[in-house]
Amino acid sequence: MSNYKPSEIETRWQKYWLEKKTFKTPENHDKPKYYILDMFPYPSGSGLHVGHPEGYTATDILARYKRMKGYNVLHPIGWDAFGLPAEQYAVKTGTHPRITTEKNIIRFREQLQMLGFSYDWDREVNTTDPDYYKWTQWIFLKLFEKGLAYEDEAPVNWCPELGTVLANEEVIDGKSEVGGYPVVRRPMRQWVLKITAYADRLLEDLDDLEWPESTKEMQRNWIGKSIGAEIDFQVHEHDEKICVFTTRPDTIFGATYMVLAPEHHLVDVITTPDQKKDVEDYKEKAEQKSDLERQEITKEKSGVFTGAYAINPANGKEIPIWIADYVLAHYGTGAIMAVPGQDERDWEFAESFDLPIIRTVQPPEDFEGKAYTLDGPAINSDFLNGLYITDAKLRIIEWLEKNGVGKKSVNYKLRDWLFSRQRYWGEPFPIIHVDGKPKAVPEEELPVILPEVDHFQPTKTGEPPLARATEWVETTDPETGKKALRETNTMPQWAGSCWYYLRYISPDYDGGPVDKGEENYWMPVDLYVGGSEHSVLHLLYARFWHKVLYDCGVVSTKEPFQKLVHQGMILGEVEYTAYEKDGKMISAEEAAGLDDVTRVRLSDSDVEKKGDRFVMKGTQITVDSKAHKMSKSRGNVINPDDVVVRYGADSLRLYEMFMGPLEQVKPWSTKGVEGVNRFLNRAWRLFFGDGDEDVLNISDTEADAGQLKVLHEAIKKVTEDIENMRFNTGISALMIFVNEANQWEALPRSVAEPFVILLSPFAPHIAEEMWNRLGHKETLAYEEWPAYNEEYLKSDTVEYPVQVNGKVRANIEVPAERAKDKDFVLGLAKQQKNIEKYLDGSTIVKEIFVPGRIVNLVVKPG
RNA sequence: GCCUGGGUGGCGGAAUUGGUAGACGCGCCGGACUCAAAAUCCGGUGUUAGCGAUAACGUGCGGGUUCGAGUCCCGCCCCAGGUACCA
Repeated sequence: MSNYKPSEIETRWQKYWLEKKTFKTPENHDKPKYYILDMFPYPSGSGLHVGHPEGYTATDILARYKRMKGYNVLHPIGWDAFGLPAEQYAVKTGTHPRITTEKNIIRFREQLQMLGFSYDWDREVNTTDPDYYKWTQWIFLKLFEKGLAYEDEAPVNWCPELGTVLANEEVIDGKSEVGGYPVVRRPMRQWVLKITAYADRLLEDLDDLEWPESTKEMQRNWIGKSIGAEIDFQVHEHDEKICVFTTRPDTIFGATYMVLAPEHHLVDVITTPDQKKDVEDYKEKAEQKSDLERQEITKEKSGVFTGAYAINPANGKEIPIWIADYVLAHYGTGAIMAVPGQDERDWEFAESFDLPIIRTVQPPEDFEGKAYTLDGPAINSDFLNGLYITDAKLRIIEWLEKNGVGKKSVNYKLRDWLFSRQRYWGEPFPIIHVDGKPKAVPEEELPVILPEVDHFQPTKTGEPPLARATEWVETTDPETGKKALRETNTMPQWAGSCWYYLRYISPDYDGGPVDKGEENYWMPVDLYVGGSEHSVLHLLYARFWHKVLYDCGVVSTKEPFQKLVHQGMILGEVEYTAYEKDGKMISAEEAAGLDDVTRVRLSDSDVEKKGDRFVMKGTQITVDSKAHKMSKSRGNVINPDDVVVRYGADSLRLYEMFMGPLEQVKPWSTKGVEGVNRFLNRAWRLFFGDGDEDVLNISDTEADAGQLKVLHEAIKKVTEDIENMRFNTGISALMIFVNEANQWEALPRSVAEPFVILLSPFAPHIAEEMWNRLGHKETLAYEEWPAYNEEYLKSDTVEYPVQVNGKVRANIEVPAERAKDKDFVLGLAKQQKNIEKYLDGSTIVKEIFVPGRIVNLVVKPG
């Protein structure tokens, strides 16, 4: 065999790595460690898509690189295997989710191994494995002990027709995704985790993380900390007080009315008899609107007067109390003091209902808007007049506290985490109910095994599927011997993924979720790579659990993931779409607003660029050119298996890294895969020629200066690019090496071997094969990474572009030893024919000389 | 609306952070090999003008700073993702 045959060499090396356990994590702690983690996949029925290998290749390159740099590397993978699709499939077909899940895991594992990732397969974790979820339950008990898990009534999406609770994503326009049946909000007993208790720490500790700024910002917004004050407003002729939260207590003199959320508990108490009907009607309407609907209507504000008045504590004035759905029941206190002068929403409402508006901050003279929300001196505000916002706030809070009508207060957008699901395929809660009260299952009894049930739907009464396992549900309290009922809710999919990175560290440890000694060595995760769709929820929940475990002494770091990178989505191939209406082709702009147009898919040979648009060849008819998300319905899904069969795993890996920066969204191009495949073929021929016989085109001659320069340039570039995760330019450096080396008479071994090492993280199979054919008997996975020598990078001459008035007019070559000699270089520059031309009849007013970079002569006519 | 990215050849993308814009790959054009094709190899390829040396223009748009701007500053436009009555 002499031609490059990926299918042969790839299977051979994959087998070698598995059998020899090449990538087994070292057990000693004698070297620096590097923990590199992928977001583990949900093993879906459709297998791997091309998005998975993108992030996984990036981490694999780093893992292989770090091993060769002398690190102990922990690079594991596992399965986030609880989840809805397997359960839905079970409901439909009766197949136990365990069966489906096992089958899918086998497929995923094969696919990942087929791509040559250097995972330690002895550390696989599976969230559905009782040995794993034992510790998920254990962590839940910690939360429960600390009072961070509590029961509450919370509304769920209940679909009476399907007899089941639906996740938000299963509800479309108030109807079930499956079948289109109506969905209603119905309160149910739920488990809730008190993540809000950690809000401040989750916010503050973001600062020290090497995460994308956008992700940190999203988490900050999600937590939504705002500092302000709570103020009590006495209801006129009632004993009740209404407490409001405001970030602008300084505007209190401009509070001309109050608004309660329709759900506010005081609404019924304070509403006057003659307003009762209006208020009831409004409440009913608001109730019927879904959350989405209430959010959509941003323009027209609606509301009703309750008939009651409150006393503004700052000036003793009576102000009307309204209810309106622009005030949200679950934020702040569910009630606001409305200050239309300084708040756009309040201004709109005041205008609609003819309520008074008082400005309490002086807007600038040229201000033409309505509400003025920026800084300025206070007006119409008694003792605050003249103070700017910051000072006015301090002053009024002091006053409120002194008079006992308010205090400084902090509020968060973050809400407690609804932690239970009415599902089968999830972790059972380690909770029993004795005399109607929840009680922890003793630690020794963990895991609470997911029971078998006859069907996977909820019961007729709407209880979760686990309620069907009556023998399991009806138990006794081991402590008192009393009758007890097991919790029948299950945990959400997030639970297993909240701590899996810890289990990899000591997957078989049975003294706790993680072995303390190992944890000390391996944590934190040095690099975590995964999709940006997990920017908020998964990453926030995992951070929350980690902090709880930190408080319990289970982990030693405050944060789990030191550095985070999101890979960008891979789109389908670029598509050109033309539009046809009534048998005539029309331009894309024209077609935009019309519905009865036919889309025509064009190939790239049918279109050409005209200006900044594409048109149909030879016409003025513009077409759309766009890469779309891959989707089954569009038929543009690229299957990694097919790519591997045609071009090999090394080509797939290389292409996905070569497409562009890792973080960026980028369109797929099969031609591009062919390009990198050609590169691997060229590299192969460089070593082994293209004849039929087995030859090795390697010489044992010494490398000359030119060859060393080419090699060390590659070493430098590839090393720096891997360190900075700029894989696309690193690969380009490898290509440059091969292009250069192809022109050499002979390839010295001393140059060939370091090149193979450089190539190996990207294309490990071909590199192992080359290494082997170079006569090495062992894997190259632990060879030393080559270092570059600055000496070899120097060249004999330095090239200077010569500019006149900032425009390049000539290039000169200067011997390296005189390159920093300003007079010499300038002298030479001025002698150039094309430069003389520009100097002639002009005077040089300035000479710029940047050593090793550029010469610029600034001239003036005359 | 707000937040975060981003706009560079026919396409994906480079550019040492203020110093020759377009590395590398794709595509395209020409040539070699072949009866032919594929594969492979060699050469060319930002646009315009010119046989050419060369020149003008060129990094979303309009200004500015600088000897010099894709890179810095001011004002816009467009695209992608996220978020949304959060008081």
